[in-house]
Amino acid sequence: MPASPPNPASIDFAALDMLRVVHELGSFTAAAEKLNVNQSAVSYTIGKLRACFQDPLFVREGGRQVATDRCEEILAKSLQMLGMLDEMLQPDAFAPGQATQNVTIACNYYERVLLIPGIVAAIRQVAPKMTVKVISSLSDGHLRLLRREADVLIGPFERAESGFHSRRLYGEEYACLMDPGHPLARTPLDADRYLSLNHVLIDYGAGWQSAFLRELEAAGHRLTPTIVVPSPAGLGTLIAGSDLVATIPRRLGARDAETLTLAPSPFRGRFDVSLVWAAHTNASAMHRWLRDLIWSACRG
Amino acid sequence: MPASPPNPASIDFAALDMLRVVHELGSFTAAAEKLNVNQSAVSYTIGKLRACFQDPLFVREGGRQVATDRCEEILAKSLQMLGMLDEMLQPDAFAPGQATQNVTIACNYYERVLLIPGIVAAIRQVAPKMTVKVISSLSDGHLRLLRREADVLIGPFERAESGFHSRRLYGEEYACLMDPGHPLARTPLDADRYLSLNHVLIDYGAGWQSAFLRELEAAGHRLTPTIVVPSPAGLGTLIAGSDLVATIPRRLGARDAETLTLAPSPFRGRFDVSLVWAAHTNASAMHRWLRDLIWSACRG
DNA sequence: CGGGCGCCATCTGATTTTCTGATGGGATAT
DNA sequence: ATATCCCATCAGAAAATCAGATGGCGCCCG
Repeated sequence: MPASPPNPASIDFAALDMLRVVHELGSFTAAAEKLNVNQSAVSYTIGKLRACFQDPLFVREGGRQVATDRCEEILAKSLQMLGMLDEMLQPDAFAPGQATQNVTIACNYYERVLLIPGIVAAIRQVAPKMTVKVISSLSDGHLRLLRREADVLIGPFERAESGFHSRRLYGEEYACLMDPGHPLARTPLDADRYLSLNHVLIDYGAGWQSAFLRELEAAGHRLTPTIVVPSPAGLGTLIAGSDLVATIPRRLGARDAETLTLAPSPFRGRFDVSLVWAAHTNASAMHRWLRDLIWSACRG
Repeated sequence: MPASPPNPASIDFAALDMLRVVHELGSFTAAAEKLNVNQSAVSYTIGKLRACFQDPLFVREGGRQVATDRCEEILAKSLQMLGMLDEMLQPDAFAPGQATQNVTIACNYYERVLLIPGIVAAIRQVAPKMTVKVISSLSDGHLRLLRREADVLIGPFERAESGFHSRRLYGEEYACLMDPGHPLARTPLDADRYLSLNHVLIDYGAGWQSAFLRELEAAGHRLTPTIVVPSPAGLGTLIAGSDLVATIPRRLGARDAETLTLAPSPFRGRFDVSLVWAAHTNASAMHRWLRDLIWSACRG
């Protein structure tokens, strides 16, 4: 009879559920009705299970189909599995109020100063039990996404490679920050005059080059900085009262607008600040929520 | 795109295993090779899972297929399930040496005295960690099997109903037990002389009638007992030195053969002692072992 | 930067599995 | 005994799954 023992891997959850119903009702026919299938379908499927498990599973005892001991064991595991399937099926809903996950955002100084406070406030308001971690992303932001070290990346990153998604938050450009007493504080700067200034250059290292520098060099010029610093931190106090000029993103400079002067740069180096994420987080409910939240916080 | 969301119950273990392999290898094509199927089969099955779980499960990230968070969760449960399937599949082997189960045997006085000691000894020899429980089965032995109160039933029970299996152990017949000094101890008994004796009748109650009595009554006779007792216990001392005669199974009487006389009865009431079990224990390895052991112990 | 290549999605048709409806045997109930 | 219920089985239909071919997309290499 068992010409070819059927492959147990071909057992599906419908078969396990049928086992459950037959066990519950003690009858193939009744199970068929409950499952809205033909009686012979039940017979067929139970027959297959019988062959797979090499056990009759159910035997007639005075009009009822009674489970064998082996069947009881199999059934117990089957019920567990059916429960697990149900768990697997529920589309990962995300309830910010109850959520306790951690969110890791990769970005740089610019975003840390200008955007993170608003983002953190927004998160804490609707998801007070969540935690936020901010990590820096010099030039390896995309890699950190792939390594799952960060959930999202915010910054001036063109989406080049596949495996990523991104959303533009807003456009930004560079401007010159200087002391209000600087001789050229009120004069429009052309390229030559700009290049002759005493520049404070921010060199983030790691091969990163600011957009205005790329534009400047593409135009055949070269910047000779007076001072090089690794980050915009403390820039305001460095410039105040000096003849130094720093070329930094406009919104960053705007924070010092009360004490310093922000003048247009001949090399504006326009770029976009974007939200970037790895493809593997694209469908996740939590990540979708996070991305929408960041988008609102950085636009509204 | 999701014209008809496929029924998640139609997911089988082969699909879960495919998920596992794709995750392991990070490639549909490689998984197809490993599973000895066509690449399009992998695509088809993963596509079905994608539809069931409403999640891409795998996304391309730099040449590799990377699992989504949801996929990781699903996979974790899938691995558990695949493990459970393997457990379910192993044909319940039974190792008497390690077994700690209990065995419950239903029987009556006759078997308890003549057979149980040998059975228990045999069990304890090969399965020292198992325990044995003996329960009485007046006329409800079959019911106790169905109720799973007993694993096997031993006794003179014809297998009438379905839902049971049985195996004949040996044939038995009734004989007359009396004091060696009894006037008829050496004379062959015919029916009339037998009927005129002073009988000790064992009446088990519960509607049970001994085979020799049925034979006797079928022949139109009637037995008028001098004494009625509910069990053969202590019968030897009751008969010794008296003119009482008890008609009991031959092997039971043989235990008193040194002090009492066992004479053929004109109503032999032949019957079979059988091992009976419920259909739902028929395939169980433990029960098969137990039945074989009992059969050997009662025959060998 | 263009062409080759590897990988997955999709199409078509073949194969296998599963289902329906009908029939028969065995056991139970009347 | 007869009627009835229940499961197994059969033949054919329907559905699911698979193989082979094709196309699109991105990567890699020149």
